[in-house]
Amino acid sequence: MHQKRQRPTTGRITINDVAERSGVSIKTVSRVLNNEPSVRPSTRARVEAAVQALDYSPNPSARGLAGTQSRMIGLIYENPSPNYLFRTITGVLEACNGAGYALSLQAPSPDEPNLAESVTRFVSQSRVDGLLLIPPVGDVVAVLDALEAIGLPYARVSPLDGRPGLGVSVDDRHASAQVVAHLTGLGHRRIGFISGHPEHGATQSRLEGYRLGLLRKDLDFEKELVVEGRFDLESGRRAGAYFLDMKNPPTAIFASNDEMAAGLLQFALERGWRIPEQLSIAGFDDTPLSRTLWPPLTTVHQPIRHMALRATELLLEHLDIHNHAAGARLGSRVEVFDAPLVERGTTAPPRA
Amino acid sequence: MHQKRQRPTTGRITINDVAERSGVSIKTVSRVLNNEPSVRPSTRARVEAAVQALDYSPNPSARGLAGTQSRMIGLIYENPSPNYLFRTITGVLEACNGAGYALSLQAPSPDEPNLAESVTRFVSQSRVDGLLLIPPVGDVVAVLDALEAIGLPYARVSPLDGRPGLGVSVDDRHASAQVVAHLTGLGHRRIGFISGHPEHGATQSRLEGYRLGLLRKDLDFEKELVVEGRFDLESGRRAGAYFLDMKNPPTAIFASNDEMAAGLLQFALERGWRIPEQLSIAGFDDTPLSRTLWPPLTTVHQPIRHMALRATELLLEHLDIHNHAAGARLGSRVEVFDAPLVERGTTAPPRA
DNA sequence: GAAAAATTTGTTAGCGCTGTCATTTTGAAT
DNA sequence: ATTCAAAATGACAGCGCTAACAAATTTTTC
Repeated sequence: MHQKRQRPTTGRITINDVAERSGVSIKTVSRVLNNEPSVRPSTRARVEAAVQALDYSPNPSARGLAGTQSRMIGLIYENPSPNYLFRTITGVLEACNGAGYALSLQAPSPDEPNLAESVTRFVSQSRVDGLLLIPPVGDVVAVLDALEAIGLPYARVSPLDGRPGLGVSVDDRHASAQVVAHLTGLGHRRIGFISGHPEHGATQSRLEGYRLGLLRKDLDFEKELVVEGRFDLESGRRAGAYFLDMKNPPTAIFASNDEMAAGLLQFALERGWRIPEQLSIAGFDDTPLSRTLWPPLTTVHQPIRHMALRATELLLEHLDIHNHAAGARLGSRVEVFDAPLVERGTTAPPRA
Repeated sequence: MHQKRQRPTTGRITINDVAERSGVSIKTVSRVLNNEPSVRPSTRARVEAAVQALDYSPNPSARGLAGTQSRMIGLIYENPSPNYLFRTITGVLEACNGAGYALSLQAPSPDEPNLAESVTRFVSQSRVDGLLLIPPVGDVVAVLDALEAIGLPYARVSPLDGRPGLGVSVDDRHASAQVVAHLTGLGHRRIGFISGHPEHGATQSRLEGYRLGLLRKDLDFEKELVVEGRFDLESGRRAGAYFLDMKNPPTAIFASNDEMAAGLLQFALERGWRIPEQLSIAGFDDTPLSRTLWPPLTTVHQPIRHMALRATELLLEHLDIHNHAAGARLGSRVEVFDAPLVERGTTAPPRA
């Protein structure tokens, strides 16, 4: 029935078909595909028409094999909150789609103790052109060192250290101070603070912001008004137990993330407190949670999606510029985003 | 300084190096790498040792170009809840890591109206071996038709139709009936129901389960006790407004997802109702939300991570078996998972 | 112990593209 | 016109691997 055909092992359209149809060599087609200069506009148009007509799209494997790029970037994550990851991915994909890159996702398996090794393995197995690092992976020095040893470009979201490289971050300190300003503006003078996980980087700067906010209003920093949490619900509840049982409890409590604020709120409601009348609560991050709680939470909005988008753009820009020079030093560029306060229902003036 | 070397354009180790070191041909190395049979155990061992020693990992691009597989699967999503996506990805990656596959993520851009076209483009640009489809993408017939036309294998999570193919699902109907059984067991006889988005597939089966549950206790299905929601917080609040204002409100309300339950809870608390004393509430999905709310929500646990893991395994199994036959018909196999009831704090006996 | 069958291994030709370098064409400068 | 540089295009060799087939080796059979 079927005659054994000569060439076409795959039915797919190749660069040859495009070249033939537009009457140029495959190399010229390749030039057009890669936006190389020195192609006459008229030929470029002809080639593009052929591409269009044949609905051709280049084979990434062939490109990857012949060239130096794979047009794929990787995102490695470890224990993020679902919301954080979701917003990040959304932003990354926006940037990727715009630039014709694909996204490969990877999470180190929990039984792999050495993160740097995991990352290296992932990179060597998947041959991504670059990596996007989000906390806490982006804060592990060993990982960064390993990547630089290999010469793989990366960009970081919310880097903590001053290490040079590509990245985006938010001014946690400033935003925290704003929260305190909001609270003092309402009339609060006794403001509790729930700090975060000591190993998480934002913890320190948010605490600093809290102190800064107090300082600006000439309020004393009182050690007993600060509790260390773990960025989770439970530690918010524990902090609640601590604060609400004080002989002279604060009139407002600033939890340095939403989860802990939720725990605190939950605990206070359970105890029969009325929020925000008897106690103002503020959070940080503006996760969807903050709108789901009742009353909805006053918090700081983190432009996570946008940050991820921008970080990806920085990375891709770098890749496009240095697509030939493999080990090109990453320029250093960190963009800082605003994290605005969102006033909702958990903050109000203290009872007179 | 540097002498121009002969061959090594990339510093990377190739199959040739492994072949040389183990004293066999590259084809034999290839056989070992791909777990092909008819390699003598002793040679296999020798090759594996060399692989190990050289820390070699095959170039995916070369494999993809030469062979018929890319060892990459794609996951396409559209408007999932962050939690759903997160748990899904976790499961998918577990399966991928175990099998040496990579995961490429893609979301159709919102300004692309034709989903089937988006999917086709993604597939042809990324050359994935197979696709994992989650709701609602997996329910779009045009997408499935397009994939079958191309001959790309896929597996679905929670397929609604009876279309043959690979998939995993949960018995929504049974689980819903269980919720009703729980409520009636507590003594409730007047049970409200908030159904879901009419276009979302689970909606119908959860409603059926509700009816079934009533039937089993010889309770009448009353139309006025069913409200149509949209699976979001706001519709839960609206449903709350409806139910709480009834002359004879139900003593228990079953919301067919957690978000709506949260909205209802929020609204009821706002109105000053005491939960669960005055009103029992049950949800569906067991999102983290359900533990964050106060009181914590009684709900149905969906084993999303596990389902995604299993769906991926089914897909990969298929790929491994049919890795040569491109258009091999997908076998039909749908595994059904249990969705157990989780009793927490929002359900209690009605007031006497 | 030779022939036949089964098993294991090797040889070679691409897969579809990009990089290198050679060649042709074009435009500017005599 | 003629020369020459610059711009545009093309020819061709791989990139590292797998598929198809060929060859060598081992095992089985009588």
